Amino acid sequence: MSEHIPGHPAPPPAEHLPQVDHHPSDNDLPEQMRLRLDKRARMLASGTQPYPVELPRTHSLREVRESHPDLPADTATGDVIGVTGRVMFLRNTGKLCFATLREGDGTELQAMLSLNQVGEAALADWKSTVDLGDHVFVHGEVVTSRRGELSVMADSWRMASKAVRPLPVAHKELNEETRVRQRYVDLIMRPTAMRMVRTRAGVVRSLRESFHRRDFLEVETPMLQTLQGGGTARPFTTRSNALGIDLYLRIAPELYLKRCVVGGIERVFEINRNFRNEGIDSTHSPEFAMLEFYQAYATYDTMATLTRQLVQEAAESVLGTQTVTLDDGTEYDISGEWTSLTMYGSLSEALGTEITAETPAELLHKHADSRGIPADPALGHGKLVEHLWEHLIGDHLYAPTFVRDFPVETSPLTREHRSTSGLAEKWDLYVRGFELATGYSELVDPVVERQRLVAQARLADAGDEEAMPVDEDFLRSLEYGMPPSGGVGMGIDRLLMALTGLGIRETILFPLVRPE
RNA sequence: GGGCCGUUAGCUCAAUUGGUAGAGCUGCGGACUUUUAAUCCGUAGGUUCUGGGUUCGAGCCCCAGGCGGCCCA
Repeated sequence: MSEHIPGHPAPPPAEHLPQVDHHPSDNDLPEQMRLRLDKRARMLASGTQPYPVELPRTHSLREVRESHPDLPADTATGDVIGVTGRVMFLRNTGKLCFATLREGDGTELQAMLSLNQVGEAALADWKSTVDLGDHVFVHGEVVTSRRGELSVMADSWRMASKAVRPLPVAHKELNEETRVRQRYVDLIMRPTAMRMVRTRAGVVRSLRESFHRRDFLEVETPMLQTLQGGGTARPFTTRSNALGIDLYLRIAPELYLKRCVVGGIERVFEINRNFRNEGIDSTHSPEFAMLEFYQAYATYDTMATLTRQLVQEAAESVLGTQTVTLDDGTEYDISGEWTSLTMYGSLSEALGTEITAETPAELLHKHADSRGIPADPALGHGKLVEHLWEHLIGDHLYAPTFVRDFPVETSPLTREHRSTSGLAEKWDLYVRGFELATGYSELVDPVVERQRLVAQARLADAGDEEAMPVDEDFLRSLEYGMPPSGGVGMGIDRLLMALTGLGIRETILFPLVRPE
């Protein structure tokens, strides 16, 4: 990777790089690191490589395990192999040493070093140089110990990579901050962390396969945008030196994916990162992976069914079942049809009185007061209805539930309901008290869309940092005619949360944290 | 943005009213040829997050700040 990439400045020549000794052998370092650094130095001084470029590995630990199932105790197989792994446990005795080696997928294999097999010098070297956390290579015969543990009985060993920093203690949970800031340690120490990486990869792969089976095309649309659009959120800003203009990191790909539909990509999806310059908590990350998909000649009903199938297929793919078992042990079933309710209907029921799109905001504020729900007095009808609904119903929805038909005024890119004025053909999918996805019958009338965007732009001019400006190019695309379409956005991180019961910072390998 | 809680050894945590900063694991030295959180004997390891203040004396009290968590907006 040292090649010069065209169009980018060349790195400075190596001889001009400052020579920095990151590990001066002074007393600033903890004793355990000094000892390990000393071992590394001693190896180099004696002509032994602490970081060899290549090792004669013949099998993965998994392969050894799989090819030697169910051996009785105290068996010698005659199979001679070379394996590598990180030392996770050490049990050194006088003339027989045991080590547990582990490789990346979590497979472990025991290494045994006995005086009469490996010899006095190699055994002494092992005891004086190998620490917990080191990667080692062990060559020898596949055997089982007297206790029946599958092992490699060493006839020789080599250091594969000397760890100069000690691992945390294996038997106590690392605190959450360290787990997030040093995810590499978390991955080494905590199987749940590694499992999440695999689950996440499996979910994303399942989504792609589900789409490909249904003839959707995957596209990648701009993450650097000249206009903020596609949702209501505060964006991050950056700057292009070449163009001399400010740019936004996208808050949503929506307006570009609709351009795709206009252009004739009638089934289109994108899985990529969105950025929102907002609060950070257990369900919000400033950068998060988003799935959006659009289908021509589909409605929000079509899209609800497809969304349900995507989630069910993902669960089936990574869990092997549609009964989800969360991290805390609770189970819930996501198979079959999902509950569907309407926003106004369920809110009316919760308040014990009929709420419609015509209910004045003042009356809604009175309901909020009487229920002890704090509400900004400036909230209008639409935002207030959603606010009340979230507190009274949304927060408590556990099993997957579609809530349908939102106030039209808070859904500027959504088609008005076909039969009830004041409502929009929009649903939110709630799972475990949070919003997992949102779906629409998309607004495709360029004249109405312009009216909505102009209204948004007035809000933006008035200081609403979440409101979007008029995107003339987007409107121009609609003027060429967009087929009636359904669209959905679903948070990938939240899908992982729903399928595992873990917090968003557990689902993201390297979540944004304040610098140390 | 506001409130509350936390921050002590490599890791996880104690420390009574303000009175010599401790434990387990890890580490180091030793014993042990069947261990697997090995065991046994011995032992080391600290800028108590940072900076001020009060006090004869501060991990503890006061002020300001950093970082983190939870709740609220």
